[in-house]
Amino acid sequence: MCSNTFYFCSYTYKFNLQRYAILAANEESMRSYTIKDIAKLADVSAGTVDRVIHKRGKVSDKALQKVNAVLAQIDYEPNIIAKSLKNQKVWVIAVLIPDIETDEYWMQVYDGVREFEKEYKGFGFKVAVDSFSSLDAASFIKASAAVLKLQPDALLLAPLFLHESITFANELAETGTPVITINNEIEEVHPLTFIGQNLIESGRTAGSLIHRCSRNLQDIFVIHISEDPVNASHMTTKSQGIKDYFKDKDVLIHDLKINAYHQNYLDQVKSISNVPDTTSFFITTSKAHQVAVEIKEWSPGAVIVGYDLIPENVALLKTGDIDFLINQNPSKMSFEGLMRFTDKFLFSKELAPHYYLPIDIINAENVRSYLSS
Amino acid sequence: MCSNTFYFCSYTYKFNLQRYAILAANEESMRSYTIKDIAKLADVSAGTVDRVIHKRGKVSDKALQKVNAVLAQIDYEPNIIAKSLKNQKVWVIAVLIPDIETDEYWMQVYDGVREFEKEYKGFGFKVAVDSFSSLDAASFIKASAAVLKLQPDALLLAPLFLHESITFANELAETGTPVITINNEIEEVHPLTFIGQNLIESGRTAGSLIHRCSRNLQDIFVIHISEDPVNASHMTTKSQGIKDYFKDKDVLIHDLKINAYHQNYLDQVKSISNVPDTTSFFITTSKAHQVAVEIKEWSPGAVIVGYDLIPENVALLKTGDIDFLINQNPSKMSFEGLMRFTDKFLFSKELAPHYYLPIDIINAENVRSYLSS
DNA sequence: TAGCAAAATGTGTTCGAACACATTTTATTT
DNA sequence: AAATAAAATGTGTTCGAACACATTTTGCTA
Repeated sequence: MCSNTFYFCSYTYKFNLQRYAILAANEESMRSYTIKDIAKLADVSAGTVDRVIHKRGKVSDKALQKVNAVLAQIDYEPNIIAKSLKNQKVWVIAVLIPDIETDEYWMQVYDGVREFEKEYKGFGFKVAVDSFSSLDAASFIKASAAVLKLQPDALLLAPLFLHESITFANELAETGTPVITINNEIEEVHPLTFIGQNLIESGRTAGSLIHRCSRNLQDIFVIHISEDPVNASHMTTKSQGIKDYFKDKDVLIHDLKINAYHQNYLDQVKSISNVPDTTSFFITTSKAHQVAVEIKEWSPGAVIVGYDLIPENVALLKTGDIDFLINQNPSKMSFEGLMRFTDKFLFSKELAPHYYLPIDIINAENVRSYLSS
Repeated sequence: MCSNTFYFCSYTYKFNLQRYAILAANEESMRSYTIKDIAKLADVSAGTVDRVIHKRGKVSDKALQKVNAVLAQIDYEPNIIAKSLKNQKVWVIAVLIPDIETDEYWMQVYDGVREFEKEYKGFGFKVAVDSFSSLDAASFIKASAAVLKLQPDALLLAPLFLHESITFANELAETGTPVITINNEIEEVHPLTFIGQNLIESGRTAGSLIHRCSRNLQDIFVIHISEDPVNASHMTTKSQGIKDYFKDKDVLIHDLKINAYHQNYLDQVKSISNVPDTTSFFITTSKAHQVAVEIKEWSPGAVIVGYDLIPENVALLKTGDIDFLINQNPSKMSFEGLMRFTDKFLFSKELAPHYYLPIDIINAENVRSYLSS
């Protein structure tokens, strides 16, 4: 029936006489080995095979060898479907991220959480989301206490507040709760793994875009528009990246911290309004839309690079007020973070120390291709 | 146990007294409704509920109404896990793509196929891959005959050869075999859906990069390096895209078709070697590495934009000989294509006419972030 | 109203893994 | 060799959906 010009990918299909003997009758011969198959091949009962596989003892040397001999020959992988159906184990995963109601960026992170839950609910994953204000460390402490009270099986954490996150991580370590961090890579939290961009590379990428697209580039302003400049580790790392990129080049780089919620934040921007047209701008947060139009009025030749595909930024990308946006893949960040828990709990896989996400370069021409998917 | 500061995402958790009555005893109350739950609520047997859900008739009006009343109130979604375990239906999906042994780009496509099979094997999806030479329409015809003989449940097709693909599509339509196309969007094939880049947008993106990064741009050469320029629909569409981008701008665009397997293909490139430094280059295939170094020798200020993250191109991106690559996401293309079959077969979802993939802009700084994932 | 077919409804089995529990085999002691 | 404990092995049930098959109920006719 099957033309032999076809590659059947599945590696369990290495030809094997014993397997053939058992499954030959079935033309479709698609099934994997089951515990019963192995039991028949080893001439023992399913229970014995099960005990060997799970190392639960109570097996004689003779039976152990018979089963191991079979296992060595075939490529047994337990059927996750059946496993999940039987187990009915519920893994409660807490997710702690900022401001899902007000901040568009974190809403996109939340989208990834929802997508995950929809897809993996059937496998026993329950997600409990709590949020805190990125303006207010106290709200983070309160929320983290709630997480400790919930006693989840695991936690996906956006460690925005440096010190508070480290304290929290220590408390979680005591209860043995595994943590995966997203967005901010903080070593002292010692997560199972980190999911997010390599922010040095991200800053370097911004630098390369400014470098290639600016005419007569002399100065770059790195603008940190944020609520809380104290805990802004991810902004300073981006700044480090762009400085790294330009370190052998004849360009001056200036850092400027602006509090986005001050009434007069535009005044702070205006203080640099007398800059010449040989200056470009790198805004390290998703707030580029708050200053891009003004900057382009003062220096039309400036290149402006910002972060994140939030609607306000996308609109200014299309009008040409923002030249490039770097997409941090917020929904992928949370989704992949949660996926690592399935790797751990469902497949007992080892996790890499970090999974760096792609640094997507977005301009007016390719932005649509990122919004639809 | 659960702090009410948490959002439980799952929409089946809307509070519901009847559900509560059944599941209250279970503190974890995570389970979804089962057919037995519904049977109990509607005061009928599981078999009757099953007949109502699957519209298999043999149900009295009274019972139908009782069950429907319950179904209207709760949010029943069958457990895919149990469904998959029971069904044991095997879906054989044929995959027909070019040259998986020799062409790096198509090998990456094949990676996506392998990843899919690994992940969805448990759900009954079996993948049979056949390949053809992109140089040789006859090999495509031969391979397509093999697919027809295999009689798969579905086909993932890269329709490189225009006419042959249309003929093939008609034959498949007769046997009722659903087709999803990737890479080349050919309307006449009438696939269930198409997965790949919107090539007009892709060409426009290349244009925008050249436009922003070139000094004193006057001419652009669009170079089609390929084996078979006759069936090169995807190249001409990219060319159309870049022309579209520059249509109101004062730039001349020249098309140049080169046969990559001719001994003297470099001579063809040399015929344009007297171009001034005000010229940039857009290579519409993955063969940018075959000409980039030469071009940069002749005109160091040229901007070169190519396609695909194959090792040869990546190396030249790092040396600066290629300025930008556009990543077509080959592995995602095949994976997502096959995923649409799971949507169809497992979840009976409706498919959109096309799923356009992101147009990734890659340069020397962000390329690493794409290679590791 | 008995008789009987047709319609409606309920029950039991299957898928593969996991584990409790029952049964058999082996080893040890009297 | 019989008694008994201990170890080894096998069997049966569960998870939820699906469907074959068994059983019950209904409607109709003689």
